[in-house]
Amino acid sequence: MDIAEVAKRSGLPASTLRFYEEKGLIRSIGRHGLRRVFNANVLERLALIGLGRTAGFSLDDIGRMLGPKGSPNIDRALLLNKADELDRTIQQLTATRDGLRHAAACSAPSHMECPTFRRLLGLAASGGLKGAG
Amino acid sequence: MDIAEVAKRSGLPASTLRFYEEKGLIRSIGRHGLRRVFNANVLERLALIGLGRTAGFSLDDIGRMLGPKGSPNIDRALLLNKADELDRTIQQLTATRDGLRHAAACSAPSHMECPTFRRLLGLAASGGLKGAG
DNA sequence: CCTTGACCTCAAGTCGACTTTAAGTCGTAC
DNA sequence: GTACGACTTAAAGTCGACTTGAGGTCAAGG
Repeated sequence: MDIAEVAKRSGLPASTLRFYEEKGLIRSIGRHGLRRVFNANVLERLALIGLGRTAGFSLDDIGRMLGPKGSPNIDRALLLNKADELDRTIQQLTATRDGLRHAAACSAPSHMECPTFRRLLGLAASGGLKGAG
Repeated sequence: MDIAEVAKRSGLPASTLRFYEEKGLIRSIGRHGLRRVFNANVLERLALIGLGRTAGFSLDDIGRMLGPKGSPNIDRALLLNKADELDRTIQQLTATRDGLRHAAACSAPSHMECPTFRRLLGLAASGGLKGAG
């Protein structure tokens, strides 16, 4: 497969694929002239990278976990930590979502007087979240 | 309250508070010498900003929604859209969390042969998420 | 053969949300 | 009255993950 094919199948732009290769996250199996040639299993690897990104790992983390070759260096404790972190994030996002729905529904001029909203506000606003959408 | 007090109560560094003021997200009520003086209700406003950030709004979005003064320009449809977006994000993060727990638990050398994992992989890797941890 | 357009490289630019730095001001405790 | 430390400003720097731009190569189709 050439890079355009991988781009189409993975949904990632070619520039990203080149960037990932430069970072050592994926590898091309060779060249046809100066053009990269990829093996089909790069798609699987890109899916794993996507999983890692969604989980909130940095590309460097992911590179370390996936290793230069197959899938060796997976620290199970690290994965479980991240899973717990995701649980906390999910809770926070759930509170935030409820806060938004409440704010949209409740037509009081000041939400600040509503105890429900104030409680959700505290839950949603605290904690170190990066962004989710 | 001076800026240090607001920083302590809000948990935000003074530099962030100055930055927010420059962006028009908060306002100081005056100066004592050259030092800013804040009204206590800035804390409430900061909590709202935190809610917005957690929900994934940009600071510019938040500035528009909160308006220069109290809390006028709230577009309910926008809030509901964001709530729906959060629902999708929550689903994706839930799938990702399950994927991580599966990967940590299952000791098979290749997760790729496990249909459960492959399914979660697809769910978790697709879609445009920014990061969550 | 020759054009064309998809691919290439490398360096620099972008984006959002802050943080850091350098140089300066000033209220307060001694 | 003076030293100190907390505050001030404006501008520049940071971080991660890419994207963009300029200038070049080359495989394939006509």
